[in-house]
Amino acid sequence: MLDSETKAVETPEDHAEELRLWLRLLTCTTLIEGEVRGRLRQRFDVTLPRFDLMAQLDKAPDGMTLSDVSKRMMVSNGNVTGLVERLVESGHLDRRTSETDRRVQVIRLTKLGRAEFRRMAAEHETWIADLFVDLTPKDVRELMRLLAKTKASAQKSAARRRP
Amino acid sequence: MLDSETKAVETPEDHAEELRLWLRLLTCTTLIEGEVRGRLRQRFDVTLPRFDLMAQLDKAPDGMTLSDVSKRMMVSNGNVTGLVERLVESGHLDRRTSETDRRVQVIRLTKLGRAEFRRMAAEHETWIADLFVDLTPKDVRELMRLLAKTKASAQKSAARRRP
DNA sequence: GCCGATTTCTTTAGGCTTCAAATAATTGGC
DNA sequence: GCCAATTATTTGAAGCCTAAAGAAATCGGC
Repeated sequence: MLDSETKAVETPEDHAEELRLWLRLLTCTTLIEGEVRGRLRQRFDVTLPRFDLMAQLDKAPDGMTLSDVSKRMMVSNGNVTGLVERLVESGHLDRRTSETDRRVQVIRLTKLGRAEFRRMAAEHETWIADLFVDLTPKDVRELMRLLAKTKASAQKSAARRRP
Repeated sequence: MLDSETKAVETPEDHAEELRLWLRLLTCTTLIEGEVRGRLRQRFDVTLPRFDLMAQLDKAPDGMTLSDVSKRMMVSNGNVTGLVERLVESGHLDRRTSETDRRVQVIRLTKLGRAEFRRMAAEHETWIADLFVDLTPKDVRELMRLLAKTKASAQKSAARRRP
């Protein structure tokens, strides 16, 4: 068997397909994210990061620490500090220092915060449904599967670099 | 045929699957984007928006107007103004007012800008390949197809709201 | 109990991003 | 040629975001 027949080891590898995939993934996300951001602003005068933070807290009735939030939202600590500050200011969040560990701040939705979030979330869900409306249930399942695989692959790759 | 048997028209529609799909899409993108941003910073001390802008210009040897760039990158005009300002300042971009329409600014990569971009792009491509390495060629094709469908669906939905 | 390492959070500096309003140039109808 | 509408860009205010450095509290050996 000749070298030239063995999987083209010598040629500089062509990753154009993966690159195109990444750009398409990014385009889809940017498109949908922009649409959601605009609607949140128009309908509720709220920003996407605020909405996302409230969404995290809505799933945690007992509250979360800032670190939890920062990990879940995949943003920096400092970012969360400012975000929380503004949401406490506007009365949507309650923030208190943990009894057992005075480094830790526990934040919760206030009654107002929860009520407003639920109202927004209900409408938000219909927007998402509309944005994905042309996908069949099978498309959705298949996308879920492939994105799960993508996420796993990317996490492994990230871990290889930063073990 | 009873009403309760006809596609559950009365029940508030359940869009939980689409919501989960959106969150997974967002997670994948955030994960990869964060990884790319970090590597660009570490290896080349450049930001992702700067890289993206240079990527657009690399594909347009005759230059682009700021509006073109803003549409392609799906960001606001004001955003591009500042980005370009900094890249002109650092010698990567050349900017001139159009001869035929004095409202228009045409920007191009400088020699330095092009050289640096090519160097970064080559490495960038290997990062992307590594991030997607666990996907088979078939996975990639299938994802491309489903994301194209998603993009079309989202664009239609956006157009319905803002015709 | 003490002290170095770690964890949690804040601060700082700089850059990115949006929206809305303002500026400047062009176009089209008359 | 004139003027209203449109188009291209800039500006300003506010908020988002990161990385890195710093402050405060806790933890783990010893």
